[in-house]
Amino acid sequence: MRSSYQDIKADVLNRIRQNIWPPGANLPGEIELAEEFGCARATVNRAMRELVDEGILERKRKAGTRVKSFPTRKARFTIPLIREEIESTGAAYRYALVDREVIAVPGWLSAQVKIPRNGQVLHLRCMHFASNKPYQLEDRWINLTAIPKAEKQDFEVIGPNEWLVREVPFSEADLSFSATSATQEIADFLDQKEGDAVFTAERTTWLDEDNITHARLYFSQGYKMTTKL
Amino acid sequence: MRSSYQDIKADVLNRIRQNIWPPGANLPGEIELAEEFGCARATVNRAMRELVDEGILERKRKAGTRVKSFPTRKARFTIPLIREEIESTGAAYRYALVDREVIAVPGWLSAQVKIPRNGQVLHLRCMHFASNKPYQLEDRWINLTAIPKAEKQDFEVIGPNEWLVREVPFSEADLSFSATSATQEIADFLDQKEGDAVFTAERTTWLDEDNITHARLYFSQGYKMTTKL
DNA sequence: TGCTAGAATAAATATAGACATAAGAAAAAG
DNA sequence: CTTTTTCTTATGTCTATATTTATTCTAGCA
Repeated sequence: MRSSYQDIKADVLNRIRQNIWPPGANLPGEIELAEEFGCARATVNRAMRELVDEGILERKRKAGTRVKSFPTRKARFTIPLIREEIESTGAAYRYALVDREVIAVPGWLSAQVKIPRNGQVLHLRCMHFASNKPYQLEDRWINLTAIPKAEKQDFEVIGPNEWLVREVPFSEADLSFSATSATQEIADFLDQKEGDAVFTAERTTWLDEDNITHARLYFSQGYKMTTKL
Repeated sequence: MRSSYQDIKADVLNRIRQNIWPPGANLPGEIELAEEFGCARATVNRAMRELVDEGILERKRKAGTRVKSFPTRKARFTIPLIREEIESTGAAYRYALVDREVIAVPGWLSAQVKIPRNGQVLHLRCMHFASNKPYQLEDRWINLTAIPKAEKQDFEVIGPNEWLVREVPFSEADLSFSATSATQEIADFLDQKEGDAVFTAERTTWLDEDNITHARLYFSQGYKMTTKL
């Protein structure tokens, strides 16, 4: 019958959909399934591992494999470069630096992230436009203790996000999304009214133990982050 | 040296961080790496596949493996059951059905999703509370043509999300997140003011070709969706 | 009864070898 | 010189087998 791991995945999913294996059900062991599908155990194993990864199954050694009773699936978002995100819609991308300053770490930032108390940060504000309409306001702090070479960049032509992604590798990042009310200032930048709902992303990036950068991204009205799962 | 696939992943990541393999660089073939790490090709292969999955590497047959020049990493969100999400914070979860009606498919909905024009839908509005404070307003439509048994459920005790997740398997779902302004009605439910920024999730769920359900979830002020990557 | 040490088991990982497949590179044909 | 065909190569997948590890189960002991 020669089943590939993809066939097996599809087959298992079908059986779950048809309630042959209802939520919570224990499914046969790998050896048994391998015999049924006429393939090696490793092939079954790969199929199962991927289904675990997708949040469909649970596995425990000795206990076996079961269908998750509450299948909390996992959504994946690709965090794209803004330029690519905009250009993929067919719109023209334009970048502009609003202001740039080197300052001592503000208190709220040093509290939130591990930057030496007397360290310096590069604070940037930038606008990203799609076909000349405001798309995103980027409010970014770069830790100059960790990335001293950032001070030499003027960021007039290339945005900090793009520069960082290309120049500075990172190990971890925290991301959060929320809805905030536009302050007068933010509203001005985004061409909206004060108090308007703004989709806001916050991102902190680390290289091992060092905080590299922190950014707040304010998206203009109508922005939707979408995915499939 | 006996390396596991996890060691190899870590090692490759380190070399990328140390700019031994800068963005865009071609890395050695699997056989070569297997020799270097003193392991089988399959082990290297698994490490590499996972790094591709995480958005660090790109691979092409014949062309080989390279470090992505713009490493757009992939964030993963686990979409939890609200009850679990709330209980995990230590708060008490409470559910309440606000209203329930069986109606003909509204125009905007039938346009958006594939439901027969004269089909019926079950429209529900529910509240989810965390320690008696409003947490989420759920505005849900269930396609009764696809899921007739939903009509027999009263949804007084168990929420539609929880019921659907347990009773109805699905194949695909579209998800989107945005920031919207609270209407007077939504504000009342969430104990906020009209015009406040509301984090909104919209979800459409499919089983093969049939639309099963569509939901809009309005989160109360201060909600943040977070993840690591 | 309750606890613990050990046996049993299923998944997790690793290996060497094989064939399949996509796509770049080189050779042949026009 | 361009197009087409063939060759080559690196990854993709699969197999059969072995070892390791986390857990459950059980039997023996206090």
